[in-house]
Parts: sequence; C-alpha cells; structure tokens
Amino acid sequence: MPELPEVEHAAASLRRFLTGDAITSAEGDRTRVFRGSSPDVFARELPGRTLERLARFGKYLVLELDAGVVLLSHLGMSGKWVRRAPGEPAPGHSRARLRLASGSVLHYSDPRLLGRLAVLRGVLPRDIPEIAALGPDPLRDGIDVPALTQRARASARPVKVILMDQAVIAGLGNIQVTEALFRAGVHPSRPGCSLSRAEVAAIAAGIEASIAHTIAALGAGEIAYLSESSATPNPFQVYARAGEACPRCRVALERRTIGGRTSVFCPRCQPERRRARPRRAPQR
DNA sequence: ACGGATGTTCGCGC
DNA sequence: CGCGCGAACATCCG
Repeated sequence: MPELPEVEHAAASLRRFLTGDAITSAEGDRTRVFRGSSPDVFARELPGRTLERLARFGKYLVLELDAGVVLLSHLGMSGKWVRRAPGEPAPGHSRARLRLASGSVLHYSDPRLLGRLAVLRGVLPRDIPEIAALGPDPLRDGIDVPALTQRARASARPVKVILMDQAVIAGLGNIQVTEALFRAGVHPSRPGCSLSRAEVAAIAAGIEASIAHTIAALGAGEIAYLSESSATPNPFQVYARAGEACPRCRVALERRTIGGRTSVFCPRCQPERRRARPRRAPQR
C-alpha cells in the first residue's frame, strides 16, 4: 500500500481509528521495521498517549501524540495499518500493535518488512530530516508548474526518474508516474531537459488527474488492485497492462525498465522522440 | 517453478 | 559531486 493516494487513505483511516481512543498498550516485534528507534521505545512511549494530529507528507505518515511523542510511519511496499475488533485474530505479518481503550487493536502489518516505524520526541514534523528532505506534496501544496519546469529542464535524467524523486515532488511512485505520463502523452524516457513548457504543464495535470482518479477508486470501494486477489480489477489505464491495447489509440502498450522500475507506455501516444517540426523543402 | 511486485538505501564504478 | 546500476530487504501471487 504505498503511493500518495493509498497513504492518504491510510491517514484518513488512522485518524478515524485513533481519534478519541487512547492507546493503552503497545508492542513491537524485533524486526527491521523499527529503524531510528527500537521496539522497546515503541512499547514504552506509546501507552497512555492520545492522537493530537496526523498528517501525511508524501508517503510518510506523522502521528503527533500528546506529551510530545511523535510516531513516524512509512508503509514501504507492503505495509498497512489494520484495525481489529476486540477478540478478532491478528492479520498476517503483524509487526507492531497498538491496543486501544475501546478494546480494538491497531496492527501494523508488513509482510516484506520494507516499511518503517520510529518513535521521536519533541519534534515538529517539518523538522524531521526525512520530512524536510521532501519536495512539495501535490495534494496539499499543489504543483508549481514554473518551478517544476525549471527543475525538469535542468536535468538530463529521464522524466520518469525525475518524477519519482521524492525531493522533486513528494508521494509519487511507479504507478502514479506511469499513469501521469500516459495521461500527459509524454514518454517516460524523455530527458527532463528536452521537455517543453507545455509538456511539463500536461504532466502536472496528468499527476493531479491520476491522483484524483486513484483516490476516487479507493473511496469507491477498493484498496486492493494488485495481488490482493483478482476480485478487484486493475483500475489503472496502463500500469500493469503491457501488451494490452492502448485505451486511447488501441496500439499495443509496451514495457521498458527505466530507473530500475518497469514502465508501461503507449509508443504512439507517448512518442520517444518529439516529432520533428515540418521543414521547408530543401533549396537547390 | 520462475519472475516480478506499490519503496528506499547502500555500495560500487565511472 | 553527480549519476547509473544492481543488490538487498522478505513474502506473495500468477
């Protein structure tokens, strides 16, 4: 459960679960999920605390509790927060648990252990180094197109890689970038420095549209689209659809590894080379 | 059975 | 210093 839309969804759920329900006890298993603080600190600092504020920064969740205690949570690729009613069995791969006054239990479940939990003390979210390193968040801050244009055009890296860089824009991952570039009609391999202002504007619009679409899909019922059983169809236009027909022009979607991640694109709607400007017939 | 998967970080080489 | 690449993390799913 990783990119901005899913983390936003998780933030809303956690906020609902924890508002007005104090933590009575906490336990964390000894796994690599705890980085920056130990399971012991988790178990010692959280009991008795209540949630004051919960904010999402890119893919990070920052839970500000009373008494100056802050819980930093990153879901990695497979992490999720799950609430269990009193007596219900734990989900698989529960790595940490918060027992609440109501009797329900919040589990942090993470099969692959790629997520992270850390307990911090007396810091403002913006002063946490991991948060301070993030670029603007498209949902809260919007996208500053002139700033993105300047940044993109100063780099020769593939636009896919630029957009996945959390210091450029916070919260985008492989899915959102793949979808946004398809919507914008821009090939993921295009060097940032080759992009026109209009293309960057189209990419910004594509990002916003893709995020909105994904949030709507999540709200409309499903958090599960990949691997969580085929019960829920893939809600994306091109992600994980290599070989299928482009939803716009019906040509076969292609796949390529860019920046170490699988990209899917339409070779016709997202041309790799900008179409040469028509030239006058050569003089003779 | 093999290959790939929503993320991040680290080491190595150029 | 910047950048690219591959590996690593641990498990699940088709």
